[in-house]
Amino acid sequence: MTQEQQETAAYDATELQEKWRPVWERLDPFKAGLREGAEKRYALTMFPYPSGDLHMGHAEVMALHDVIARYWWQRGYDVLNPIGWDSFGLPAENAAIKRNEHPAQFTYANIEVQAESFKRYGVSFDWSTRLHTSDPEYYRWTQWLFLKFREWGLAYRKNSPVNWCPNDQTVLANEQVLADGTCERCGAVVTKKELTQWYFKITDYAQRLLDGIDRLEGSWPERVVHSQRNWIGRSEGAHVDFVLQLADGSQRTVTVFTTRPDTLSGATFMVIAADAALASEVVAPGRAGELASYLEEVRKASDIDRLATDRPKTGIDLGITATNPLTGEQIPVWAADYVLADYGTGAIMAVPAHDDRDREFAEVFGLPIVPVYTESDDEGDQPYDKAAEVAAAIAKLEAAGTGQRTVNYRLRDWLLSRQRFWGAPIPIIHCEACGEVAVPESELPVRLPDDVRGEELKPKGSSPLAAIAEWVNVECPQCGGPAKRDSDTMDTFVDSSWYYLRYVSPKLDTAPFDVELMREWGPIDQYVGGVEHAVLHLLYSRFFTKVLHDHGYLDFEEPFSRLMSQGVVINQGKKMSKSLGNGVNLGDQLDEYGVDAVRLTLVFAGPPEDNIDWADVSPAGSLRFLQRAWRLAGDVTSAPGAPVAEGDVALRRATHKTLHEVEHLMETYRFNVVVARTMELVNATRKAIDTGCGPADPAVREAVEAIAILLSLVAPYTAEEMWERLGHEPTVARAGWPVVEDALLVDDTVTAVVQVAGKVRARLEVPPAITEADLEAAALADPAIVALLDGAAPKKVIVRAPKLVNIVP
RNA sequence: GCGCCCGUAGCCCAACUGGCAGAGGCAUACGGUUUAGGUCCGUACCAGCGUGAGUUCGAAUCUCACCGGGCGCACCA
Repeated sequence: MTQEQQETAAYDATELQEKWRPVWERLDPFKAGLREGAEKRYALTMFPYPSGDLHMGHAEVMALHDVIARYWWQRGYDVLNPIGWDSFGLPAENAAIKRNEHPAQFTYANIEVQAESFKRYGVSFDWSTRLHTSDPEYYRWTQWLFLKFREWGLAYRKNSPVNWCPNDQTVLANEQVLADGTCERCGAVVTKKELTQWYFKITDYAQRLLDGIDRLEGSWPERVVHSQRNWIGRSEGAHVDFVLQLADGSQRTVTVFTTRPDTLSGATFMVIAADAALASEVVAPGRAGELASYLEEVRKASDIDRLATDRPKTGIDLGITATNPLTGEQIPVWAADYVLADYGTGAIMAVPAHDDRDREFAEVFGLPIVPVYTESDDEGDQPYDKAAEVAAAIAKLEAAGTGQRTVNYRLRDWLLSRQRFWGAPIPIIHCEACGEVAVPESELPVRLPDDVRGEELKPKGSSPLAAIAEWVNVECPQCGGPAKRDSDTMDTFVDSSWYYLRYVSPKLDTAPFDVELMREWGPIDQYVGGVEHAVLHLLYSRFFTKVLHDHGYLDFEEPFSRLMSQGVVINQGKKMSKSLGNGVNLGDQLDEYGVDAVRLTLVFAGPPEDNIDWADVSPAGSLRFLQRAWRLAGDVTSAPGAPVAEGDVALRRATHKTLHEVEHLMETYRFNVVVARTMELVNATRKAIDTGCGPADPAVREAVEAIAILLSLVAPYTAEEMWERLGHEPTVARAGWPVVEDALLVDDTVTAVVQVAGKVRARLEVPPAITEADLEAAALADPAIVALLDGAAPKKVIVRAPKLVNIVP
């Protein structure tokens, strides 16, 4: 192609994509671990679930994530940027039932589609790291970790009322039930069921998880930090012992949790959670029937009803009394559903004078209300010191032996069993003689059967695996007698709680991950993903990391040093949805504008954490900009390596200032501003070529090369094409960040403004190093200022050299 | 109910530790280039920073109140 033809050739996004993709695949420029001596950086994006092809949400998160990873490459780091799939889960199972297939078919077909899309999208992944959580080679280690946790006393089975999703036909962890009582996955109203299930003892780590989050403040989005704190829900208070006088004349001590032990003298009754076993155990025989029918009523009420805070209080008198340990008074004991069985001790001391809920209850049932503090104590000029009162009350209780200081958490243990097929089987065998027996390590993985399909996978309230006799019936590994496998599978959040560790050694078959390599790469320097995992994946992963740290597998305690949560892509002010018909198809956008323009649009739209309204942005505008930038590369007439020191200083300053500022902007995630600065530099270069120093000036080459490198973070195809037109070998992605010359960051003169009474009255061109005294003198000598002051001496002069002088007349 | 975040041109968004309100883009209008243009180049239009008060020589930036929008938690004792 001649120079002229090249210049008039049109920019064709599709053509560029087809031209460069195979080149990159051959060069494989993003392979981790090959830069000798370079500092290592681990960039991670939440791995996708293969439910279909990529959509706008994926496009956004990958574009943002890739800016960081590619920037690190340019800055000379050795970058690990892995990719994998969170490939266990219900959608594949439901699809398999519908299509009479095995879930693996749907899963692996979708993974191929997504992998192809990622490659087209030009994300700088190291493809050799690729993993799928549904591969036996992976879930073998998920099972291994489960057994380790059990060994360490962190996985156990208990019978308890659990969250049950009637639609998905499985139990759910607390974290998977939304605030409105619906299933996080499918939206069905969650009910309760009494079942024996496996749990991880995450509550053992409640305080550690809180301490850790304190240290992440500033590096994690505020809302995620707050969500986790709220979720863990630390509350300080006291346990107080109350002695119950039962109907048969016996006594029984019941402990309550309170944050206000200082109000103990106002405790005029006690309330036990109606659904706590305690209520049925202590109820007077004459009231047992009443309690039973009340309990039935309570259980019928859905979570949604229970969660309505404006619901009138209900309850029944249990017909017994308790002794207030402070006043010695006999107070009635009630059962009610506003007290929760699984929080605190499931029983409270009710202080109606100082607790709104207790007051409401007392008013409904005519119970006495005895204030401990008067209104003037509460609201007067000198309100009482609550913390001091509480501390004093606790000291008193501890001295009397009727209570002690305690800390209570809202966090519950993580229920991990699921009654579904497409997950990692729990590697436990139940033997009539030996009880629970771990599957020996040498027999891992416990594989899912691969010859089941369609109807056989249908949920029946118990795991489909339970119905597969040849799978479920085994010999006990301990006694050789007849035994059955645990037929539940693990919550898929278990799979994703450790995948970031597997990436450093995805093929390792002697351990879940290479401890030494993890020491080198970990923790993750930058994690990018959706805020929907604020208390799910991000809490579970932190828990796993702490456990593995405590047992010597990791030298860090927090897995994700920095977290970025991107917003969501919406359209016309609303979430995209089929019912609204406002969906934007990623494939269509890519076909119309090209990968680079779509990526650029997503990055430029605004701060990463803000939502992007597709109606507010312009992929067409992005495409126009890319064409403008691309054209610059064709205009450069100097040869590579032209003596840049002799180039046009004004343009050189613009280039170096841009690079310098971008370095700062990258640190603070202001990628939209990075793009804006790149646009500015493109405009400045255009002007220099057309009406300034002309295309042959080495400064033009320097500027255009900088633009290509800047664009390589966002628009890799365009950048690569520019790089080639500039006479360089691929790939621009590994060109390296240009060295910023400090001397070019300062101008010969700067504009100082002179204000009189806050109004700008004059401008002075001054050297940047001017002293305050010189600047003041220059300002006071300015004719406009002299005229304005009219001989009067200024009252005060504030000088901020070299930018500003403010004269107060 | 408790807590947090955010309000800058018609729209999306910038503005380092308080220091000239506008960097970038979209949209609109006009002019030029062009065989044509939904191209390119150029020009213009547009807010006094949600409202009110305070601190300050000086406030988009700090403080308080209010209005508007968003988010988290929510009968957790």
